[in-house]
Amino acid sequence: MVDRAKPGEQARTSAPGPRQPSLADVAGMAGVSHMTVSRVVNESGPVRPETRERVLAAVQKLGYRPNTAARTLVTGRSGTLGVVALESNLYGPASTLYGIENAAREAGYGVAICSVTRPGRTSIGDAVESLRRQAVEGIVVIAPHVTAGRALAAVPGDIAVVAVGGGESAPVPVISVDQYDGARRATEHLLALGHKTVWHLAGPEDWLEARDRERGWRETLERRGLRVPAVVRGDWSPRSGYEAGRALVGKRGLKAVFSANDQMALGLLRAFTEAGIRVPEDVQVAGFDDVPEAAYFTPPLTTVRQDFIEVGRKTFGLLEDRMAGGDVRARHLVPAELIVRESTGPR
Amino acid sequence: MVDRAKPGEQARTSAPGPRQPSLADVAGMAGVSHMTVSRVVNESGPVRPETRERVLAAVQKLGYRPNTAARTLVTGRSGTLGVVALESNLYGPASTLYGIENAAREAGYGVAICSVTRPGRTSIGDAVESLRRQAVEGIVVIAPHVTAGRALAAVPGDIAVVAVGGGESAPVPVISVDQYDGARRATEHLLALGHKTVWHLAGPEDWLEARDRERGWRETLERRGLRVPAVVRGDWSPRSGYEAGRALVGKRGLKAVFSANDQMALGLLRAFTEAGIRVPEDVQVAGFDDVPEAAYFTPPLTTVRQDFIEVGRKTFGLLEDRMAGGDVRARHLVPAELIVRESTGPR
DNA sequence: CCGGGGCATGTTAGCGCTAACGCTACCTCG
DNA sequence: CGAGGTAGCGTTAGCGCTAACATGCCCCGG
Repeated sequence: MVDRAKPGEQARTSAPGPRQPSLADVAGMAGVSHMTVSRVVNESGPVRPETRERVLAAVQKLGYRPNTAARTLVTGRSGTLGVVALESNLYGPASTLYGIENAAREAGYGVAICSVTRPGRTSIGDAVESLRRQAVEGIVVIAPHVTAGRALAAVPGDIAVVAVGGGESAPVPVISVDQYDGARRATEHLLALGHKTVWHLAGPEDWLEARDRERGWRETLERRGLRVPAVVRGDWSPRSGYEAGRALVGKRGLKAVFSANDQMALGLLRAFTEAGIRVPEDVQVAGFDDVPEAAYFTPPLTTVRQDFIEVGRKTFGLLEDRMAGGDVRARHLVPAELIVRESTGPR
Repeated sequence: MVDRAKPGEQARTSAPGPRQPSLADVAGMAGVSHMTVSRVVNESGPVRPETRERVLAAVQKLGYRPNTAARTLVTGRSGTLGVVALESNLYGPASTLYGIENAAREAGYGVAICSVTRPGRTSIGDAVESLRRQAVEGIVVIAPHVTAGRALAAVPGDIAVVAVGGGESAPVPVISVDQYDGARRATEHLLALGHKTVWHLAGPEDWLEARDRERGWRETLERRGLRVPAVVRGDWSPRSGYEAGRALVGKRGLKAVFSANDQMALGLLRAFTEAGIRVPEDVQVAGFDDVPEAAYFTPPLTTVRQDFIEVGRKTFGLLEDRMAGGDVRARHLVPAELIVRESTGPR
C-alpha cells in the first residue's frame, strides 16, 4: 500500500525533492497501520506503550509533521483565528493585536492577520472574506471607526466575529477599554486642580474612541454646569497636536487641556513650549494611552492607561464563547486607569 | 477550556447547521459537473459563456466559498506566508510587520503571524514549526537578535526562509536597513558641528541593530583618530535612556550624544532637562528611527529614518525568489536617511 | 461521406487525514 | 464457564478539491 510509483509521480516540474512524510510513511516504518500513528500523534485512543515508542521513533526519524490542510478538511476545524487589523503604528491597535495573538497562542490557536488601510464597508468586508478563505474559525475585527459598525452589520452571520474597540451598533459582541470613564477621570482630575473648565483636543470624528473620550469630557463638564469650550480636533498625530496647540495659544482662560491621545498631547506640549507657555505652571495637560514615552515627555505626561493584554484576553475569551455557539452580544468594558504625572502637577 | 468528555461523543455542541456549500452543491444547482464549476471558479480551462453564467448564478445564490483546506491538500500550496514577529511595540519591528503584510497582500498571499517574546533558539524554532503546521509556503523571521542567527541555522532547510534585520550568520537571505551607515551619518553630522568626540547610548548588546549602530559610531570616530568614549548601554526604553542620561550628566567633555534609538533619546532629553543641561545649547543629541513623535520632542530630534515599507517590499520579493527555488543568500541593505532637527541645531 | 482535431464537458483517482466501526485477544464477574 | 466488557489494534469511507484522462460533439478538409 506504500507503493507510490504507480500514479503520476513525475508531475512535479519544479522538483521540491521528496515530499513530506505522511502518516502512511510513518506507519510503514513502524510496522503498524496509519490509524495507530494517528492515535499516537493525537493522543486519541489507547496504544500500547511499546507500540507508541516504535511510532514515535519513526515520527522522529522521518521528521513527520501533521498536514494541517488534511486535518482541517476532515475535521472542519483549522485551529486558526483571523484578525482584521488597522494598518497603523498607533499604539492602541498595535498593542491590541499582540494582546490577542498572545491569548490565542496560549490556547493553541494560530493567528492570521489581514490589515486594512482605510476601514469602510468594503475593505472590512474584503478582509473578512479573505480570512474566511483561510478557513479561520473566528474573526476579531479591530475596528475603531464609526463606519466599522455598519461594515460589520454586512458581515455574514455564519462565522463567529467579535469587535474590539468599536463597532458601536454592530450585531456582534464588542470589547473595549472604558474610554468614557477614562476621559471622565482625566477631566475630573484636571477640574480638581481648581480650573474653571477644561479644553479638549479631540481625535478624528469618525473614530469611536475619539467620540467616547469627547463625550466623557463633555458630560463631565456639563454635569457640573461648567462652560464647555469649543472642541479642537486632530488626527491622532503629533503634528495635528502641534497645530492644535498653536491654535489654542492665547485663548482666554486656557488653563487645562485634555488631549484624546498622548501623541497629540506631545504636539501640544511642543507648541506651548515654543509659545513660551509653561506646563504645568501656566497650562496643565493630560493625555490618553500612556504610551511608554509619556513618562519622559517634557514635562512627564499625566495620562490614562489602557490594559491591552487584558483587552486581548477578554476578546479571545468572548470569541471562544461565540465559536462555541454562545449568543453573546454584550458590550464588555475594560477599566481605564489615570496616571498622574508632572504635566498636571501641583504648581 | 471546554471539556469534551470523550472523543467523538458529542463533539458538535454548536450549530450543526447546513454545512458550507461545496463544488458538488453548486454543480447540482447549475446542472453541470463539479469539474465545470471548478473551471469557472478558477478560470482554468474553457467553458461556454452561458454555462459560466449558470454556474456563477448558482455560486452567488448558494454563497459558495472555495475550501482552502481541500485546495491546499491537493495542490500543496496554501497561499499563506508566515511571519515570526517580536512581541513588542517597538516602532521598527511593528512597522516591518505591516510592511511585509502589505507586500504579501498585494501579491495575493495571506499572512499568519506567530510572535515570540524572548527570541532564543527554541522559541524561534517553535514559532517556525507552528507556522509550518499552518502550511505556510514561506517564512519571514523578524529577528533582530544575535541569537536569532544561531536559531535560524537550526531551521530545517526544506522551506523558504528569509530574515529581516538580523540573522547575521544565518544561512538565509537577510534584509535590513543599513544601520552601520545610518549611525555613521549621524555621528559625522554631530562631528561636523565641531565637537571633539561623540558619546554613544547603545541598545542591548544582543541586538544586531544595536551592534551595527554602535560599530558605525565607533569606526567613524576611529577613522578620524578621535577619542572613543565608553559606551553607555540601554534597553531601548525611554526609562533606560533616562537612567543613562543621569549617568552621563557631568561627564567631562560631554557635548554630543548619539542614541541608538529615539525612545532612549527621549529619556536622555528628559534627564538633561532635569539636570539643567540645555539641548542643543549645551549638549547636542541625535537618535535613530524617526518615530512619528521625534519631530515634536523638546527639542525636535535629529534622527535617522528607516523606510520600512521598502524593507517589507524587498523582504517579500526575496522570499518569493526563495520560494521559486532561487538560492539567494546575499545581504540586502536599505539605505537610511539622516533627518536634521533642532536637537543638533546651530547654537 | 468519413476521419481527425479542436472544444466543452464528464469521470476517475487520489491529496493526508480522522470518524466510525470491526475484529481479536484477554479479563472480569455472576 | 459463558456473557459481556475493554484494551489494542486494523479497515473503510469519506472531507472538498484538482490533475489527468476520457468522452461526446461539431466543424472541416479530403
